[in-house]
Amino acid sequence: MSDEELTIADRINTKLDDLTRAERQLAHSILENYPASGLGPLTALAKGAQVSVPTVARMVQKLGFKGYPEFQASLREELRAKVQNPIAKHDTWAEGAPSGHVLNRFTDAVIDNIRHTLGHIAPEKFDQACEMVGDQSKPLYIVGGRVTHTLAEYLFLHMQVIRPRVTHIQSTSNSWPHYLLDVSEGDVFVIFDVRRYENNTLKLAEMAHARGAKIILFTDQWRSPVHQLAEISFSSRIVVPSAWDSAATTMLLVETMIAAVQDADWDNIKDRMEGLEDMFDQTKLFRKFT
Amino acid sequence: MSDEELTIADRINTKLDDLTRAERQLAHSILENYPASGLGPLTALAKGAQVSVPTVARMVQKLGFKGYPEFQASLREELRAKVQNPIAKHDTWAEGAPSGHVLNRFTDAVIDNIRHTLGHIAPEKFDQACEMVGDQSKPLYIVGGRVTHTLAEYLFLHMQVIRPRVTHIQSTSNSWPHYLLDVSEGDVFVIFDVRRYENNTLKLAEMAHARGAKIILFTDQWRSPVHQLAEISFSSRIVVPSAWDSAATTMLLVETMIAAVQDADWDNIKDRMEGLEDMFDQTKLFRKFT
DNA sequence: AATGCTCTGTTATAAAATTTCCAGAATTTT
DNA sequence: AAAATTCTGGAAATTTTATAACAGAGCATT
Repeated sequence: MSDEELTIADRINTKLDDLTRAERQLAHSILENYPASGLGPLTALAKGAQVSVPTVARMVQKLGFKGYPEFQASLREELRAKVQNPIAKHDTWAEGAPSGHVLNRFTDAVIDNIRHTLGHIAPEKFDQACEMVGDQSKPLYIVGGRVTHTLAEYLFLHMQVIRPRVTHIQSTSNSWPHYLLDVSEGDVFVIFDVRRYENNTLKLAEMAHARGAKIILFTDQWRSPVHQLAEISFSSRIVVPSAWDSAATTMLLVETMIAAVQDADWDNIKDRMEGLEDMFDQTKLFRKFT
Repeated sequence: MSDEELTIADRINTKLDDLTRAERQLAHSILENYPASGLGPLTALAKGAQVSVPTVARMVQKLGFKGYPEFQASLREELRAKVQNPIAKHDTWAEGAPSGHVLNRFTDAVIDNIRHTLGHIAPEKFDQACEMVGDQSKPLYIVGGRVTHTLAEYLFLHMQVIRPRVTHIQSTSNSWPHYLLDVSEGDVFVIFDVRRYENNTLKLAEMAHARGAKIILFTDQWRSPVHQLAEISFSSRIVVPSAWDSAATTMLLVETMIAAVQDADWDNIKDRMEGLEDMFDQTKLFRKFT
């Protein structure tokens, strides 16, 4: 790989556009666990990618090989070179980028954040929170601040599909007090608040709490003052090599929560989702996924 | 490597004494450049080790395999497991949660997605994209769809601080054609489009492209059709154990981009950020971070 | 709605790789 | 030193694997 030799993975990526649907499907399957899958027999590769045998044969020719054996030989050669090469490539995420490249530095930090964050979460609390969020007998309010409102909205978007009676409140808007009029004992609030913590959010939390609402809080490692009012808090580590904080870890938690809530009552939710699909089909807003 | 399975190299080393001369010769040849040589055809391996074909067949049986194909399959499996674990995958992320808990399953998937995604990004392309996004002489448009608009907004929110002349367009809104009136040669578009790909987004991209705008696309592994119009595309892996796709990886890329753009012109950006801080202080929207 | 195109998978054919069998060489034992 | 045993490689047999030819399906275009 010292000189201009491209790896086969590179070649596949480059040619990706020239490939047909089945071939692309195959290409992704090869890259999925590279290079192992390409080293097996053609038949197995085809089955794994759920394409026909000739499709594989055709694609390797498109990639510039005379036939599958030649393709494999090249793959083995690449593997040999890589193993023999003493520079440990495995500690960089983006291969080809120097380890000091921002892609690697940032990714390192985020992975680290994820590790720390997950390590401090009590699974029972998480399950409990999911149950509260999924409880359709109680209205659900989702609250975000200036930056976190994107996370709040993301959660809202999905919750709206999953269940009825969901409301998204932006604490930075001045209309939020109106929403609180309807809040009663036992309602559930999911609140996002990371530094710099927002006064509005705290006020909102206080009022919701006073009305007997249960609060689930997503915050950072230093914890928003809201956490004293919260039933359950999740603190994410958010430090990255940037002037900003990272929302990636919190995003991960939110997505996990969506998945968990959904799994818990899948049979009913499926109907809702299918209904939504139908509506989208009718509006022709989306293309069919091929 | 989940249980106490030994690697094939280990097995060979253990059995080394029980092997005959020709077999030992072969064994050393296999270990010479392991595992590549064992993944080729039996004939080639025999020739490389200067032993006969049946010798190879016999030895793999001595190692406990039914035949050469089974030996190879085992070797590939070993390779797959090894490549897949740059970070120890098998310790659980949320300690105390069973490894089958959704927190761990989801996190595994996301980490895996990150690994794959970063592996396919060309650092030069990324740098180039950052430069385009940071170029203050060109207007910047950020476009998101139904789900991705949260990502778009996140990027917009930060870009707005970093530089002037940023516009956020929601492709699902019907007012977007108005924005395109002002687009001219060389303007930069950052477009988010993941499955199910949205017709509106494609239309928008086509019109922007027709007007000579440069497009940077964030999409998924199957690639939005927009990518054919795009100057630069980034494909994230987005599959998670959920009915939905994950935005976490794309979020990571977006945050990295924000950090990179910011670093590139830090001196000027710092002033802008401080100005913003002042304004927030005056509105007393935030608490001081202590 | 019909026509032409490209793409995909099934079937058939050819090639190759692996296994088996056997005879001769090498080694050990008597 | 001869005989028995084990090991080794050549060649055939068998299985597996890859390629080629073809027809039907799907898609876009007119």
